[in-house]
Amino acid sequence: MTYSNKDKFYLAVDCVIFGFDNDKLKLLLYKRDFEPQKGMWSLMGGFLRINETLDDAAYRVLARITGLRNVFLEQLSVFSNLDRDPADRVISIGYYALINILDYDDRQLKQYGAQWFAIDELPVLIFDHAEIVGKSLRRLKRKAKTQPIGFELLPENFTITQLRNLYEAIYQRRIEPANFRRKIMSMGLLNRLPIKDMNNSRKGAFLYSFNKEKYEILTAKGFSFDLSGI
Amino acid sequence: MTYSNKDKFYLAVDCVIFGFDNDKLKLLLYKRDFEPQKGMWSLMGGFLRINETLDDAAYRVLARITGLRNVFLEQLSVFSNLDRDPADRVISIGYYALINILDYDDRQLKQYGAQWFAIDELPVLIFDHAEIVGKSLRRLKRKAKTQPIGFELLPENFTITQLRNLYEAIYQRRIEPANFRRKIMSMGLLNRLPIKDMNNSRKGAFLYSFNKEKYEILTAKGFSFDLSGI
DNA sequence: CCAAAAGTGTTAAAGGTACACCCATGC
DNA sequence: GCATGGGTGTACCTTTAACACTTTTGG
Repeated sequence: MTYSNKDKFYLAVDCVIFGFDNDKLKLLLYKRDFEPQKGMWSLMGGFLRINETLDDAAYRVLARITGLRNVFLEQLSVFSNLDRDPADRVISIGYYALINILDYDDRQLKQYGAQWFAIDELPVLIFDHAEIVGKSLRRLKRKAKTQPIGFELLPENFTITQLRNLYEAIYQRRIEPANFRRKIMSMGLLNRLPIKDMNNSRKGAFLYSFNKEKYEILTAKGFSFDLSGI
Repeated sequence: MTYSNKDKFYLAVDCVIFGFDNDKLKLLLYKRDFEPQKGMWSLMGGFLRINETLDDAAYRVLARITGLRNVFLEQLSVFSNLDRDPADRVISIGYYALINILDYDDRQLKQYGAQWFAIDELPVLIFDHAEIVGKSLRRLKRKAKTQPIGFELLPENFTITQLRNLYEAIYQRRIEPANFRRKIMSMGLLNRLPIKDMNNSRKGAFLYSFNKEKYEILTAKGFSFDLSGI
């Protein structure tokens, strides 16, 4: 072949899977089921196969553990330190996924010994996975300000308070409820449903859904989602 | 070996090299010197070797063509389409570099048939290199707002007008000189030299240099470089 | 009626935008 | 002295930030 004098490498994907559980940002981790470091906590991972792209591989890994398809999944970056895997040279492409925490297949999860961990109570992870998690978190914080990706972590319908709780979890600080509400409503991207969530107050809080179609139309016209000033 | 049943892949790096030439943003391209598509314009690239990281490989490629080390170089993302290289399956990691256009080794450049092209007058590129360039440009536009990377494209000493010209080239729009000046000066990151550049006006314009040490100290204290509002 | 969360109003401070104007100097 | 790009002043407007206030309703 043309490049036959060049070196070849093992390629893996590792997925950071975010979920949001009412007031805490969480990660889905699993107990590694092969050597080396079998039994330690790890990101979901898998090796790239010759007939698939990296995105394909990442979706395959995600579906294997959670049973989910059609979720938000994005490439993060490449990790290529010479000794990141002690067993052999493996270059890993980090991915991060945002999923609705109520939505996964619980049997599959149990089968793989997978478990949700609060983002500030993570166990020790294998290899350089802590670094991959750190980078994912920074990416999430950056992206959530300028793209409507937060909704991926919530159920289809949600209250403004839930949405604010999510942003408070991501940015780890209090956000003024009145100002947050006005800011998000002023974009005109939320559909109010004729339903109230009565769980948290006597008055009840209206449920909303994100209007993705409208977002795409507005974006095509030059609109930018922007929560940078909250 | 542990993973011996897994597939292996060729890995390449491709570098988008930005330069700034007084009023135009430019890219350094070269005529590809091996098959397939020998003779076509291409990004600087090379294959990963077993004893180096991807960053190492990208620096090696950059040094081979420009003679430069210690320049800004950052990973962009991975391109893994099955047929991106018609000759064989090659996964490419895109990088982008910001260099001072006056600083490269001209002999090396000529030797490789390399040439600077204005960003809006690029030739047809091989493979998916146009996509890699597009992604680099979006990254540069995003990053230049929140990190002081613009200075990498300028000489050590520069006038405020030159700096503004650079940002105007990156964002392809006019920036109000008075407001830009105030904004950049208010960060307190520029050292004014007791020298005036007399090339463009009778009055002369003071030269400044970027105070990297101060930037790092301020950043450690929570400061953020921010030109988002200009 | 009251507690508590949902939701609205209001105002001061900060930041962005536009443009008028002064400054220095070689010709 | 005047043309020219460098550099400053300033007034208007929008956005942010903080907090007081009103609304709703099960108990």
